[in-house]
Amino acid sequence: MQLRPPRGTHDLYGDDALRHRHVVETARRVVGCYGYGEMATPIFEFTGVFARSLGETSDVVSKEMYTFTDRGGEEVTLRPENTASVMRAILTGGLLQSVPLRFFYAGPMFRYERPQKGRLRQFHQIGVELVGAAEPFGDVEVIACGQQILEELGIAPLVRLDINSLGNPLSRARYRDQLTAYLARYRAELSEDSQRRLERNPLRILDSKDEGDRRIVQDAPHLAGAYDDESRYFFAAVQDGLARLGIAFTVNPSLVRGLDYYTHTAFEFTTDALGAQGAVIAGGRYDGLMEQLGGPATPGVGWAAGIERMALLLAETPAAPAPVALVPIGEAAEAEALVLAAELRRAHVPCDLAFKGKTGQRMKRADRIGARFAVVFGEDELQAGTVQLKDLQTGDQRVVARADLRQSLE
RNA sequence: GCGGGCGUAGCUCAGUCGGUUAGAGCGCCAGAUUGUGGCUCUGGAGGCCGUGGGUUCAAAUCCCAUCGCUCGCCCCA
Repeated sequence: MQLRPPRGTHDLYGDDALRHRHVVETARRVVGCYGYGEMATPIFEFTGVFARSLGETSDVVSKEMYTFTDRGGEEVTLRPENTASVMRAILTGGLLQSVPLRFFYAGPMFRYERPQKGRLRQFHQIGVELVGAAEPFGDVEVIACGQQILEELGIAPLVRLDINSLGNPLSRARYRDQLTAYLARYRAELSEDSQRRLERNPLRILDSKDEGDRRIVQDAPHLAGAYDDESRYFFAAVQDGLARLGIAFTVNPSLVRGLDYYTHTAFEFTTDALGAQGAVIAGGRYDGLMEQLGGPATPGVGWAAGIERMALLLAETPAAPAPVALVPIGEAAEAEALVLAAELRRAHVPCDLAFKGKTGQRMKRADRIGARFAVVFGEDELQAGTVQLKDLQTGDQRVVARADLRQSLE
């Protein structure tokens, strides 16, 4: 095999494409009920958009971005996630005049990573952003929306919801200091990875998988202990809202965010059905982001979800709509079939017409493509202005006036 | 970036101790069936055995390298 797509990318067709589309269409339908309008941003941006929003030290920025200089000498980057782009677009378009804003997106993202199950270099995400809403009900709305999508996809039973709060920026900073001071005492005992994390992202050590790290973390100061009144109130209100909606969740104190701009609520819908890549939907509140991009202080909350990961969880491939197969016999009928197919298609009846083949072959094809009906007609039927309508499931066949064909197909 | 597993037909796989022309099932194409699918039967197409080198009289099989895929770590959707 010589011609391959680049590592970590996939061609999407057949069942994969049907599953992919089903996820996106289900999400699109659900978010519409919450008032989210669709936004499509460019798949590349000036590198600064991501570097500023994600933080220079994050793994995504430091080693996972597809960055290049274009022919005009601009530094651009294929988007590794879409939140930063949406915020940029909101600033670009002057949309903050009319907050709150609700946006939904779907499309490809790019990260230079070592691929594994549920992890690709080009992958696809859907996501929502609620911008300009500082209230805990915003967090609740966004989580409820994600929950509903999982339910309508039928994968909610495979997924659990964990939530946590990082507190407001003041609380978060205070906790970071406390934790760093505590962990610094055990620096030598920490795993190699965590020693590195201690410098760059100490909160991440809380959910380390290393045994030794876990023992040390057990006695670390708790995030909740650093909350001030506002942080405490906010988190309680989010939990209260979720409880009112009957959305089950677990408070997971070790759930933290790798990206710098998150405050208050962090949440994750995870599954253990996908190996090491458990996160299906992940999100949180990012009140600091807009400022980091150079805009006015603006609260926001949202999430992103991996389309491939959700598609993998679907119990079965959704069926494509069953077409009607036209089976003309003879040249005159073939010519007429062309016209009949056009009529049906204009009436939005999916319709298959093979370019060649004997009757038996055409019937075989009708069967193979999953047609519900075959419409068979030759000289006799042309003369009579009728067609033979055959139900391919039951095998029943009856004569139908051509003028009545469309109704008979229902 | 680090570690493990695996590369034989479109797909799933078999291939003994290294031994003749590399096999099966499914799928595909055609015929049996000139106006009717599914079932059955018959035939056919389809292989750089991932690639390169080595050992050997002889390599799909053993050795080395390389590429690819895959699973895990890191990180994350």
